[in-house]
Amino acid sequence: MVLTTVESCVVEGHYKGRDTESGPETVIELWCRDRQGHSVLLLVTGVRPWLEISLRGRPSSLENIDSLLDSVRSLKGVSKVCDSVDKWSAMGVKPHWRVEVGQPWEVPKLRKSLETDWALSNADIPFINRFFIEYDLGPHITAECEVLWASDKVPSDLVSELESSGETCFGDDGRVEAAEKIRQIGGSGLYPVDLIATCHYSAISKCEPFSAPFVLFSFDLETSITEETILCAAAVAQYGDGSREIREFKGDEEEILSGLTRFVRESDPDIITGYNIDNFDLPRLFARTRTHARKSDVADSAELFGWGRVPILESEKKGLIPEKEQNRRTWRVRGRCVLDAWWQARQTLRPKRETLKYVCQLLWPDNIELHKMDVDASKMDKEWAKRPDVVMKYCVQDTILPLEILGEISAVKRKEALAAVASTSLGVSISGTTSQWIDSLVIRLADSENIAVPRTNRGGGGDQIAGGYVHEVEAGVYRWIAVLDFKSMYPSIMISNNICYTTRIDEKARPDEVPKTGFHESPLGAKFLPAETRRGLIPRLLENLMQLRAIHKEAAKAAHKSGDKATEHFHDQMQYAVKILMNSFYGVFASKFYRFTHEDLGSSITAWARSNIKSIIKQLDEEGHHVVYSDTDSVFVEAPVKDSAPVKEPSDDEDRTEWVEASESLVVFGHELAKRFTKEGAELEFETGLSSFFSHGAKKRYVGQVIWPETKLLIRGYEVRRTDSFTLLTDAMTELFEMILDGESTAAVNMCIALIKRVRSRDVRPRDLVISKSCKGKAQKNGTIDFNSAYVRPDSMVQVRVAKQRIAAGLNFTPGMKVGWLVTDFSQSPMKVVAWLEDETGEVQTEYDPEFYVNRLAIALGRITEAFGWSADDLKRGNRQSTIFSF
DNA sequence: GGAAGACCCTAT
DNA sequence: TAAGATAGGGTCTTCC
Repeated sequence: MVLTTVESCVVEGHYKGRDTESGPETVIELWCRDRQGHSVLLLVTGVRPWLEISLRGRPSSLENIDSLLDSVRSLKGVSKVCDSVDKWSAMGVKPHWRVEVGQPWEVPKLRKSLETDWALSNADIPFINRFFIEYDLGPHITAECEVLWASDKVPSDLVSELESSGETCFGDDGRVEAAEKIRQIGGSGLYPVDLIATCHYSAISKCEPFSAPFVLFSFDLETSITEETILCAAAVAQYGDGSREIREFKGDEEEILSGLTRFVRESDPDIITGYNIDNFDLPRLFARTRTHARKSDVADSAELFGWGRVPILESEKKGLIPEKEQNRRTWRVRGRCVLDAWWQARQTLRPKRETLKYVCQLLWPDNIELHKMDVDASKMDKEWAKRPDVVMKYCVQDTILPLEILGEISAVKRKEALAAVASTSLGVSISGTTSQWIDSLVIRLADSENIAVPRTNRGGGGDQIAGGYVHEVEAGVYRWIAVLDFKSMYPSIMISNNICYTTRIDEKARPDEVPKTGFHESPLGAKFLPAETRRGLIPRLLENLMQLRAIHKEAAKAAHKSGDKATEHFHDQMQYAVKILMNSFYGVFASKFYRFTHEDLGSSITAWARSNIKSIIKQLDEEGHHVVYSDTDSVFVEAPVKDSAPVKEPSDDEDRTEWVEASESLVVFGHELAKRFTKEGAELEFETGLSSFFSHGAKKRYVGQVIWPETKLLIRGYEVRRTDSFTLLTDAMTELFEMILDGESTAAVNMCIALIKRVRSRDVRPRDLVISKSCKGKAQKNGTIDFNSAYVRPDSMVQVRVAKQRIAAGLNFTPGMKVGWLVTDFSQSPMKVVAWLEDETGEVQTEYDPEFYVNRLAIALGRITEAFGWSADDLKRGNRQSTIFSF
């Protein structure tokens, strides 16, 4: 037996159950990437599935309990009932019995038969998640394990140790024997990894987070328009050291499929990527595999699409072939993660359009090579027949770009940091939900304090809770505004008022827990225990996270000082992940379904928030400081600055005295307010200083000239921010704002009028008029898209009509993607539009209806110029309507 | 011409 | 079923 220590990051976990002479056993498979870059499969033994039962209702007599427990013991799937432990529940403290279950998949059925007589807790946590929680593991682990098989890629010292030990579990010669040994432990055979090892759960522990050298695999298919077939494919593997290996696949379809599959198994990636692979390439590979493979033959499907990180064996059919779980967005490849570059780019960059080309131009505007259009995607069959080399080149480029995108936005590192902070596998941070991340932390703490973990709330229903307060804003320009902001407002409220599922005072359910004094009472009357009586789980977690964030921020700062870029980046990712996680707490606890939720939690948090901000506004108003605007946790306050202060920042050769004085007094005022209104548990920060602020009088829409702590234009809500606006409008509006804030309103109006004139005479680029919106739909089995399930009247929706045009033109459409168009006839209702395909086909498009764009521009810009007396109609006309009395 | 409703996207 | 929340502005179609 050869032992080794493995320090690695867990990519994904799964389990295998089987019956042995001594009863049911479940072994956990952890697919990991170790520090040195080897892929490791760790078989963890000794973990048992279980759930918990207690008597229903408030604590009651335990008469007859033995016979009741006996009947539990006799239920199918129950392997053991443990001694009771007293745990806190929503009904008070009472004994809870842990019921061990034969196999994880038997839990749902058992739940059903138990729930009529018992209260269930800890009963719906996926087995692998439970494992991470119970043994306090995170993505980065150290394991003392026994080597079961090692490929020739493992380090030479381990190899020589294996050889000298007389073990034959090494390289090709050891395969048969190793496979047998692996099966004895409960694994499935020779997994396609560098190292296979095993250990008892007690030999694994969390280790310091590090940046794992993951292997990425990006691929792209070029498919026929007329048929369902794949014409060619390309893939690139990116190894931990950054090196890349590119392969091209052509020939008949089966060759392409098996070639790709061989490359996956050889390069052994942790992460599968590509552009829109979740919606397009993976489903297509799945469908084509079905066409070619004999259904009964696992070897057939495995050869074509056996991307799962498991041995090619009859018994592994489910794990070998990727599958899309029903109602889930993403595909699952056993032992690997699917990270779609499209989805990541969309979330991070919020591009106006979502084609790969558009996103690349956004990221690398100077790379001319990327702007070229080589292949008309709508005529792929012809292109492939005529110029296969060009198509292949295009295909290869489309496999490299997703890797570049992921790198540019640090997608993988961010996911790894989130996993580290939430203590989940990489897979859960990539494909999991926010409630899973929160679960990972909350359940861990609940376990350690003997708090029974309730089940997910089903049913939902009930009224919506009230949210944040938004102050009315009056149209106009305001000068010298201090913007103050509560720091992490909702988390702070949760901490300072000890808000938690476990601290809510419920006079009916737990009368013994009602203190006479000292509790926190929300403006709505909900009560929470003081921290001295019981510190809530949520407040404690949030406090820990705040501290953790401070630590990483500090470390990033130190690394920056010493010039250590990599370390700085690492800590920056970590602090950002903490921020993301903290911000998800409120949403999860205000949701209707979450397990540790009660309506009073969410509504009390927002009630406290409204009360805090309103009292500040009131006080400022009473002091004569005008609050111009406020949204949830912010106040925009007019600073007492001399009226003579200049409107626009003077240039260097002008007299800057008054400007500097005004700016300084603004900053002093901001800091003073922050200090004065900050109290224990509610820190008000002076966030920005504005020399001018403008709104046309609508909430959540404003613009400000920031002068402190840096100079920049701040725009919120307006079309400029929206991805469903068109470039010509967003550019014009930005310019308009700059002019207005500089006090040049007359010139601003003239600019608008001139632009509208140009549009009317068609003197603008059609490209700048493209509007795009996302379009829903449901992909059906036969490959068509059903729009009826997504929309009440699909054909009334512009985006649906455009999506249909795309499909008819032979271009790809997947539900959820943005589609672009030009309006060609605005005189009809519904309006006539034509899909914008130029980026994909290279065919120049010029047709549009100027009247539509004139109107949209006039309305949007007019809303703003209205504040200066110019309506939309005035802008269109080019002069102000004079009344009959004016001369 | 204007109200109602569906829908998209954003602010926090 | 699977699931962070609410507040809010604005566009377009339909219907009277």
